Amino acid sequence: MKSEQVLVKKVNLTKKQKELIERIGIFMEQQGLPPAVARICGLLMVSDRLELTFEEIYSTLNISKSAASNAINLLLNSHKIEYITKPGDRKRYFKVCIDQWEKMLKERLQGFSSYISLVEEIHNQRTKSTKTFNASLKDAVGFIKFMSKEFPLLYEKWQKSKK
Amino acid sequence: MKSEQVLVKKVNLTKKQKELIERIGIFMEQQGLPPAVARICGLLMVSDRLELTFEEIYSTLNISKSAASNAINLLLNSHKIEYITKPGDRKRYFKVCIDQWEKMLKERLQGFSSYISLVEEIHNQRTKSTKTFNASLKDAVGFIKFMSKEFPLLYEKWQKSKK
DNA sequence: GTTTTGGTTCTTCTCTAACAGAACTAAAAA
DNA sequence: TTTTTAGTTCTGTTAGAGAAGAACCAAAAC
Repeated sequence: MKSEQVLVKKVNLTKKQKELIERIGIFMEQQGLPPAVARICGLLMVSDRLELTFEEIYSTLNISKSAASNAINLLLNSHKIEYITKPGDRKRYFKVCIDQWEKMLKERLQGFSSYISLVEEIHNQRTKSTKTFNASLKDAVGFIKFMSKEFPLLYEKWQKSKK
Repeated sequence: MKSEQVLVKKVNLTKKQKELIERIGIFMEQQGLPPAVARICGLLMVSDRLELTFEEIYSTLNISKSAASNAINLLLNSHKIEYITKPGDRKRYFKVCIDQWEKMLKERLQGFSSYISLVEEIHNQRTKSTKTFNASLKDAVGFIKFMSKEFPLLYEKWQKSKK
């Protein structure tokens, strides 16, 4: 009476790694990503092997295939992960895009300038009688404009400082 | 047969103002605030009078008293709005904190540096064998550190440029 | 052809954020 | 004292996000 052998290819993780995955997960959830998505990113960031298969991902994280599939596609679409293939192997090997963090950071800085037109419009539409308030709004616009002009320069400066 | 007179003190708003409130609302929702909260902020930003009462707020926006109450308290706690009172008047007059936008923007820039310790920890915990990836992580840490050093300087620079 | 693999898609379920409405309250007005 | 005002708190309700599980599918292996 052989018991059914269910072999799941989980990735071996230390306690520390598991803990770190959770912390990355929480962090990324705060950036607006769903839990499963966040933890997949975490796993791909901390695991010793950088390229993991679909099965390794969902079985290691104990999430369903469907959850994994949707999450992975979301991450692929937003270019946070990518995959490679190997000759004579049907599987895809998923890994985080190497510049993911840098991209996230840059995005965050730029998303910033989306404020401009809105605040500007509020300023233009306002009654002229609220001088102080309007001045403060105008100031905000100035600040954003200043920043979005300086960021690229700062980025360049950093690039140079690396060399 | 007099019909019950329900007088609601709505704030008069132009079509343009209403439209702008919605746009501000959507924008702030994307920053993670609930719809009602976002639209209250919007209203207080665009209305000709900067200081509105509780009743004016909930009746103008067609939201319930409870929704308004909770939203207003949330905004008060996060110092996005404040209120003034007038002698011989029990009402509170709510208004956006004049530096709200600047604060939001600064917060956003700073929230940024919370990345450091996490990415650093990921880097430290990683196996040493994945050289390229680890180098890229280290690079990210460098970028964040660089940025959080430069921001205050940039802010100062802006302050000066205003004078 | 049949089976297995590597996923995808569909349906269902659950949980909670967000709000409404009504009951409540404390202070002020009458 | 009673009533009104300016909110607050409590109790549902509802819609949607997120995930599970099963059915499904296409390509490859057998």
